[in-house]
Amino acid sequence: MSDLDDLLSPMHCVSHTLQRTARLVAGVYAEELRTCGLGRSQFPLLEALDAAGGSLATSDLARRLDLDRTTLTRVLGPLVGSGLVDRAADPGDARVRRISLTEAGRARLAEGRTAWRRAQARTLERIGPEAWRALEHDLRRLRRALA
Amino acid sequence: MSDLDDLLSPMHCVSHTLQRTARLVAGVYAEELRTCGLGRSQFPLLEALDAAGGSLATSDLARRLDLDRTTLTRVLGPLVGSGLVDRAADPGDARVRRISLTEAGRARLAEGRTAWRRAQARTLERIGPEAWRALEHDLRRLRRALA
DNA sequence: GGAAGAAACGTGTAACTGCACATAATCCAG
DNA sequence: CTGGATTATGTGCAGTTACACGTTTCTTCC
Repeated sequence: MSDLDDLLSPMHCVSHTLQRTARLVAGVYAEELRTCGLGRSQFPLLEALDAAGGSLATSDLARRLDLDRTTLTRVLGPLVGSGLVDRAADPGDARVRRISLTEAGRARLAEGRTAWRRAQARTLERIGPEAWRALEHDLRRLRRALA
Repeated sequence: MSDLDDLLSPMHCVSHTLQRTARLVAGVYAEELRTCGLGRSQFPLLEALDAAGGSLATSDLARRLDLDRTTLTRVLGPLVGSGLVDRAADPGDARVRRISLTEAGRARLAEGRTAWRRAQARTLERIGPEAWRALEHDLRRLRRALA
């Protein structure tokens, strides 16, 4: 398998390739989101909460974002502080904190979406919608393989 | 174009998809590299310097890594401090700092490579070499489109 | 019902990342 | 050759990320 040997050369590093690509893309979204006071880690969080419908335990939310639980705690802090997110005790389990969007959070998310849409449109324009559709599918498969 | 409208739904965010995938993969490499005292941002840096052959200006190195120039400066600090990298004045242009590997740097890079190879092998085993080969190609195209 | 184990969470610490800004050196037009 | 634009670099600050560790609560098994 000289086939595999080739991929074991540092030039083909999976981690670095993904990291640098993510870095490159992130700039566009951060730029747009900054105009409505949302960090690039905050928007996906609000979006995940909205998609979940109601409330989520911290760990569940972290899992849905492929984010370390403790990282999520840090990100959550400012959002709770500014009243966009509510962190309440769970009625049935005192260990669990139930995370949910507040009204203000939903409103901010709506603002964020228009900013986000600009970034996404700019990005898709450059990379091509077809290319992205294929890539997105493959990346999802990759995540599944690692989960 | 309901085709494009679909991709303008937050579920298909290019940035978040790449970010979370990168996060997921990074853990494996960080774990292996930690055993030889290299951070996951340090290894690609040493690798890029080695690939360049001689020395590089800070900005050139940053461009090659798709890394912000000022971020590179921070990463460089500890590496210079521990003698793995040399940051020398350019003979012909007093603005430029020429970055290069030291002997110790080359040695550490060699250690790093065996650790890296374990991570890469573990990752490829999970995601499949074929899948990665295709993905890598598409990600490169994506970066070119954004450059 | 009490102890062992598991689960959920937060914090200390440290690394990675980049924008706004400032500085110094070079280059170019006049 | 001189002054303004450009280029290369570094720092202050803030946001992102996660590992190691400790605490509280729940679950399970005897």
